[in-house]
Amino acid sequence: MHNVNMKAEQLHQLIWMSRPLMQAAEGCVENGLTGTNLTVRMRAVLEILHKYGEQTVPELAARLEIQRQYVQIMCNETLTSGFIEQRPNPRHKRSPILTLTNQGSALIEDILSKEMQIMQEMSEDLSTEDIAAALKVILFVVDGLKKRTGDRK
Amino acid sequence: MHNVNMKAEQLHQLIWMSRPLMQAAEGCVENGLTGTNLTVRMRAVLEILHKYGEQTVPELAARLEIQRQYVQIMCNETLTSGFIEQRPNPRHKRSPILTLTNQGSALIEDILSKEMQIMQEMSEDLSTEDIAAALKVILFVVDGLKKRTGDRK
DNA sequence: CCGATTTTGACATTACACTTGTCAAAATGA
DNA sequence: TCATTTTGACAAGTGTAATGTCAAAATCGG
Repeated sequence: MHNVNMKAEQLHQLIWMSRPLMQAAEGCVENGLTGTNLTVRMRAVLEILHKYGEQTVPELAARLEIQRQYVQIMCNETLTSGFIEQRPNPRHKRSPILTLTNQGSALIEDILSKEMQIMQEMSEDLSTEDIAAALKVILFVVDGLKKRTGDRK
Repeated sequence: MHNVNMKAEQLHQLIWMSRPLMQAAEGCVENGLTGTNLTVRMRAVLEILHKYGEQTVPELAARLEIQRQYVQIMCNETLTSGFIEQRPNPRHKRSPILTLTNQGSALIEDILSKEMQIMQEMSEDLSTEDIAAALKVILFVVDGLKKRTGDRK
């Protein structure tokens, strides 16, 4: 009984830490972005291109779960900056494939390696089991909350 | 060696789940707010007043970590709705103390109990240890990220 | 007690990160 | 082939704030 309430309350507390977590994360990432004229969102585009390979704007939008129109704007800016470039799309004449340029590739790798260094520093004080458990809980909770939101609709 | 990288990568993944987590959380909370003409942020004001007791706008702003000017606007709206009311502040003539009205008190208690029900449902599939570990990791990470952001400044 | 500094509410302006809507060209599917 | 869908471009709007300023009031150092 008590146990049930404690679990629920801890979960509640955990969930309401998501905003501070996000703000802290974005603040920290932004820090590592000074001098690159990238925004956190543009960094995310580069990361996805780096992780999943070249793709079109609509594909990127689906992965980022934001409207394609806005991703388009972000990508156009990133194109101007020279971190990504367009390649003709054999499957769709109007929708070019976006690829990292050498410059963009080097930049995102540099950014990610610096971020990973911070992750390693922090993970020194945490056990493998705790980190794994935390990730598991968060994935489960995101899923559960999404399901329960869809309900009403 | 490998272990170190795995921990870091899991931590990285966990941190980047913070935005989906927050969106899912706010979406779900918003769901429970339909018909109350409360926003998620106004709900947070009521929750703090419920949890920590009556206080002034600047105190609330500090706890919410957003600018007092905006909290002021939120509170004025909430005042209009009748969920909170002003009480003269003996310590400061210009800064009244905000208290929950009976209506506001009943509302936030109702909202919280419904939210807790969802938490209990979800926590059934998670162990006490995992939840505790997750909360611990998140608190630690938020703290660590904040420290590392302050660094540069 | 007094003058300087700080706090506070009110108001105005601006910024950012999106969403929503529309259009026409192009692609796709029946 | 013709209706529907996808896509980039462009325009406008929205929510959630930050930032700046002012005057009244409060606090603090001497």
